[in-house]
Amino acid sequence: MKLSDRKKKILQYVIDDYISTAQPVSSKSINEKYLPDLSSATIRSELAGLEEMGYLSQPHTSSGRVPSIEAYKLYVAELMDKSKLTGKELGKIKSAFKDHADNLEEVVQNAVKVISELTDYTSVACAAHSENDVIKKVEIFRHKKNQALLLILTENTLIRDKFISVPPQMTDGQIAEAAEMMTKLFVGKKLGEIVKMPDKITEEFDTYRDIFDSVMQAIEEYIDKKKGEIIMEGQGKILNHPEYNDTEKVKNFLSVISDKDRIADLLFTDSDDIEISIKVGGEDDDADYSLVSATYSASGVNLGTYGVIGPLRMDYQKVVSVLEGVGKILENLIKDSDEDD
Amino acid sequence: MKLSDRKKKILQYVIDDYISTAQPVSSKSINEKYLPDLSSATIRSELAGLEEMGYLSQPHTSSGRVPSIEAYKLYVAELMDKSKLTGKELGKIKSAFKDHADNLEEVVQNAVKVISELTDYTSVACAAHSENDVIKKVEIFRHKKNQALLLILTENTLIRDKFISVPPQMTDGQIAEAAEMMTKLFVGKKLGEIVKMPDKITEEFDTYRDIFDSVMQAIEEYIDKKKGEIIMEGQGKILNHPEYNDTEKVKNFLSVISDKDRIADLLFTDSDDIEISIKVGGEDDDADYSLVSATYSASGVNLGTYGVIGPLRMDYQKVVSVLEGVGKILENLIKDSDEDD
DNA sequence: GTTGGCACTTGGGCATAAAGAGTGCTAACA
DNA sequence: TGTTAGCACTCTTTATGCCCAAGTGCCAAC
Repeated sequence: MKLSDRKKKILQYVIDDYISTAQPVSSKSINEKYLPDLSSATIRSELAGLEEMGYLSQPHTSSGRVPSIEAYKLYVAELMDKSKLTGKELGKIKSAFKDHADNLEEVVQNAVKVISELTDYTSVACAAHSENDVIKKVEIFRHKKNQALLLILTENTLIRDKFISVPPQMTDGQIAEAAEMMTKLFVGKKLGEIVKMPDKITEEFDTYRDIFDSVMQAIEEYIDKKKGEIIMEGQGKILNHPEYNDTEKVKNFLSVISDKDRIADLLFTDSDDIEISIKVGGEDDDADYSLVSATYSASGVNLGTYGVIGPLRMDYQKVVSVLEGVGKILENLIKDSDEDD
Repeated sequence: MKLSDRKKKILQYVIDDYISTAQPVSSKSINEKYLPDLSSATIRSELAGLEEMGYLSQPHTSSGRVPSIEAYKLYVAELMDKSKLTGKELGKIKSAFKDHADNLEEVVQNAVKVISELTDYTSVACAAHSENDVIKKVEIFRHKKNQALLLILTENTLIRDKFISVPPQMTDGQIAEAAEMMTKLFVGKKLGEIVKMPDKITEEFDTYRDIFDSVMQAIEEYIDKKKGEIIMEGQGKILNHPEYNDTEKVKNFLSVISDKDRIADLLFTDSDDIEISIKVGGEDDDADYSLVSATYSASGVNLGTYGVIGPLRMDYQKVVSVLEGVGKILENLIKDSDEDD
């Protein structure tokens, strides 16, 4: 069977309607709301066709239709209208970023908050830990007799602060020297390269071997984690949506969003160049949720991903427009702070 | 009416039973489980007395009794038996702290996780930002032309890292000098004192006025926040408890624990010297939840609070024993790392 | 002060009935 | 050939009545 233009249009109506009402949609309601020129009987036969093609299904024999995962995928890919933010919403976004934030993390925190508020879904963000980050400086200074604070900086930010242990007999000057040596050795190099540096390099550092090892370990830990803290807002928003009136489903959803590793993985798959990526359905597993995400970056380097996670029946139009709106402002904010160089 | 010993005992049985079964408890079940020597009729009249005194209530005329908030308060204050952790639970706690953590925050994170797992409730923790913290060192070093990284350290930890702007023409040496001057001025002083330092001091810093102001501002911001990030684990645990099978209640609870400021306030009221503090019921507002919390400290300084938040019908015995167990291990861990001085 | 007995209240479970929503199918029509 | 009206059929939802089990409160007797 062919997916005629009319079928597409009808499918779009079904999904639009279902997204806004959360009720299975009937042939009659389509006829009344969207296609007064076509009888419900005709629409019925089209719906039957769409069902046969796997785009729709019926909860039970005598109920309206509900979109399938395939339908949602088609919807976000080509059916969905692009909507625009209202002035009010735009204003809300802007005012959320008004208070000048200290650092990127706070900015992202604000972003996540306003996204969750405007969309009424759970919003998440996560900084990317990239192997491609380039080290700018290694700083170490003594804090206690046998403890020192290690800082590792890239062009963009402070990627690691950690207390490491140092031999008590080592002088402050020696510690500084060690840090300087490492800065010289690492500066301009990518994290990924550094951890692969040949072992013989360590020979140069014979005197400061322990410190060197600590630094290498800190970098490795950073890369291994692959991602920073997950920032999340509006975990309870899901309860505002009627399909989650069942505690079992809520439990399920909460356990999904509690699994930080899983969320991070989701956020970081194939979101390379795509502006906004929409993942409908839990892909591999049977979880029925969707993730809409976008990335933020500075001078071409991907700094992280932010997005919205919610039910399959998500208001994709709104979510996409909110993410775009926030994205634009984020972009400007990051650019501004970069120009301070 | 007098609260006789027998009434107390019966009240304890009612609460014990209700905590473990989540069902209103009847005179008959008390007779069978706890007081075979007393007839159910006698117990009934005692229950009626307890109800009259406000400790019990009936969901409806012909159902068993349910404890009131007053009853819970009395219970945790004097009725409740102290229980001990099983070897298995103790083992679980210990193994949770096995992986040596980098810093205090990670340790607390582990603590919160294991508490939530063992108790099956939502667990929270929050570092205290104390005005009484004593500054040990101020470090500043240049990151970009007009940007420097400011670090403020106390005896215990790094309390603040922040990028501040610096005049481009300032040399690295000057920046270091400014940091040194401030360290000299601030070392050994409490944060609270520092922000109250007379304005004329700033005159000494005429050359480095901007930097000085940035540092003061950073300290003020730190104190103003009063508390650090809230660490939370097991937000969804509430769903494992039968009284939250209603999505409205879940929504309510989630909104309570989403309000970070409120949680922080709760964690930091009157938990000064009390070993373990139990707050039953939302005190002022009508929210029906309880918070059981304890503090962790290093050499007498309160570093923060951790605890459990859950329904009124909470297994207080278990929660208290888990918090105590975790507390002991935390204490040792913190002491150990202090001995590294 | 304690107890057994008994009347009374209430919620939960279950079957039945009726109403409502929607579909699929068929026959007729343009 | 596509569209439409009509109708029978299915399934869910809601209401209703009914009965049972669980508990209580009270009273009279011990």
